[in-house]
Parts: sequence; structure tokens; C-alpha cells
Amino acid sequence: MSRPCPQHQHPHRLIQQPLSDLTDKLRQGELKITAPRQAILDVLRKHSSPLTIKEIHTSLGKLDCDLATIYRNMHTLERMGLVRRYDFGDGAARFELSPEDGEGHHHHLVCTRCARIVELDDCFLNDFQDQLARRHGYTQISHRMEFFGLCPNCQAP
Amino acid sequence: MSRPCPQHQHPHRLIQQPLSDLTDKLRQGELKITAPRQAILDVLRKHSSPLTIKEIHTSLGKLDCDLATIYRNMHTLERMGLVRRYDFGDGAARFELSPEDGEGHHHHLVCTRCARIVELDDCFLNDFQDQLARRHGYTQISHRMEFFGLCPNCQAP
DNA sequence: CTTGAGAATGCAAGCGGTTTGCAATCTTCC
DNA sequence: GGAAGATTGCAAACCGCTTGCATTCTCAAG
Repeated sequence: MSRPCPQHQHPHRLIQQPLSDLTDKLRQGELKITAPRQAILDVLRKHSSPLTIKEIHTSLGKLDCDLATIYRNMHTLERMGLVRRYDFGDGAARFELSPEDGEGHHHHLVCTRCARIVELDDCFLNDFQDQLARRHGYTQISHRMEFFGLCPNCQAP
Repeated sequence: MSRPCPQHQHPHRLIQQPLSDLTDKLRQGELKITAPRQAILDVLRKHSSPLTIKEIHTSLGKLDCDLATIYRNMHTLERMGLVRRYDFGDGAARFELSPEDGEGHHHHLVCTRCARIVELDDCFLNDFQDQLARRHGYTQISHRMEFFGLCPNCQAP
């Protein structure tokens, strides 16, 4: 809010996207706006389904930053609620941009052969989850749910 | 069916359990009945919640076989439907004996602090899952779902 | 514009769970 | 008892991920 325009920077900086919201969010969390950070978010913005760290890394292309940097940034961005982490059980975490409202998550139907992903509607498990927590005395309840199958394209032998 | 009694073995072999079903199953799959194999199944029989490879290994106690052997056996036993694999998202696979009928699975409510596990009733997702498969043209559909929270014992600071 | 404190990055090493190649051993069938 | 083939132990390797440390970068204050 207090800073008029962040675009006085080096020529190779990515300046295409309207950074307003992002920037605000980043600054709220005392995070610095760095090239890798912006590039990662750009990559996620361009893809609709969750990406692995490796996929993000190759999508970065020219701005080829260290894997450790991506790992660290994904933690940071997740902690700030900017991205959401998913686990499809294949050993590699996947990340997706959080929706605008920040709340609400959804689940996925993942092809076990080609990894094609169908994003499902909003989660319908919240009531059940709350009941469950109450019944067993658990707090801070959450869940993970993913569906797996062979997508139409992969069914032909 | 054709083999009367498999109990003519070495003294340190575990022979307490009625091995009939197991043995039959093992033989159907052309598997050999080995000491590690039996011991692993014994360990699983004695525990109600899913165990990690490391937990299985330490539970084996005296019969201290190689970790690689356990890993290989878990794959084999899973492929044969004798055990079921669960993934609680902490990086270590967990295994449970399959129920008698071989079909039907359940889900878990896992404490994120002490790993205490509540086993939930039979899965209620099968209808939904089938609908989903039909709607999107997927086959061989399956799913994973686990709940996480702080158990009553772990809530006090 | 300069500057400096602290944040972020790159690099390399390390870690935990898991897999694999290979030679030695064990199970089962004849 | 013996042979074929499955299974095991061992060691090395793999994979995703994390971490320590020195260097570089960001940003706000002067």
C-alpha cells in the first residue's frame, strides 16, 4: 500500500504480471521479492494442475535456479498460504496456486499411467471431518484424499 | 490343498499360528514359505494398526533379517493381496494385514504428534468413486483418504 | 544515491526411505 | 539326495528432500 511502484529494476527481472496482490502478500509476510520467487509463481500461474518441484524447475527454463531454492520457496509460499501442497503418493510433492479466496481446497482424480489430472469440485468432506473429530476428541483436523485410475486415453493397450 | 502339513521344519521356525490359509495363499502364488516371510506375517498379526518397515524390523527381534528382505516381501505380499499398504504422508509406508474376505478397506485418523491411530469403519466412498469414474471415463479406479489431527492425549501443551 | 542488516541463493554434503545387482543360501519338487 | 529356481544378505546406489555455510541480493533508512 505504501510503495508506489516496484518496477525500477534490472532489465532481466520479470515484470509482465500485475504484481499488486502478490507483492502485497509477500510484503505482509516480510518476504523479499526475488527473481526466483516471482518466476516460480509465474510458472504456477501458467499451469492449472499441481506441479512437482522438478516440473517447476524445468518450467523455469532460462531462470534456472537451484533446486534447494525451489524447495525452500515452496515451504515459504505454502506457509504464507500462496500455494497449496498435494501428495499423490508417488513420492514427489506437488504444488498449485491457492485460489483467490485463500480458503477451500479440492481433490484430484489422477491417471496412474500418464498422470493426467481431473480437478474435482470443492471438498465435500468438511462436515464428516468435523463429526469425526468430535466423536474421537481430535482437534486441528484435516484430511487428504485423492482418486486414481486409468484415464480414457490410457485405457487402450 | 494338496499339501497335508507344512510343519516339518527347523526348530526355530515359528509354528504357532494355524498356517493353513496363509500357506495356501502363498503356494497359489508360487511363493516359498521362508522364515522371514512367516515372521513378518506373525508381526502383522499381532498388531492392529499399520506398521512401518522399521517397526516391523524391530518387532522381528531375534529373527533379524535384512531391511531389503522386508521391503521385497512387503511388495510381494501386497501384490498377492495378503497385506495392504497405507501412506500417512510422513514418508514411510505402513502395512496392515488384509482382512479375511480380502475385499473392503478402511481409513485412518492419525495423530500428527504421537501417531496414534483410530481405525475408521468401512469405506463409504465406493459409490462416489464409481460415479466419478463413470463421469470422467476412468477405469480401474481407487482412492486414498486419511484424516489427521491432534489426539486427546496430545492436546495439552 | 549510498549503505548496511538481514533475507535469500547456490553449492555441496547429508539424510531417510527405498531399490537393485550379485553371489550365496534356502525351499521345493523330482 | 540333487537340481532349478526363488529368496536372502550385503553393499552400493537412488530419489526426494533438507541443511550448513559463504556469497549475493533486497529494501528501507539515512
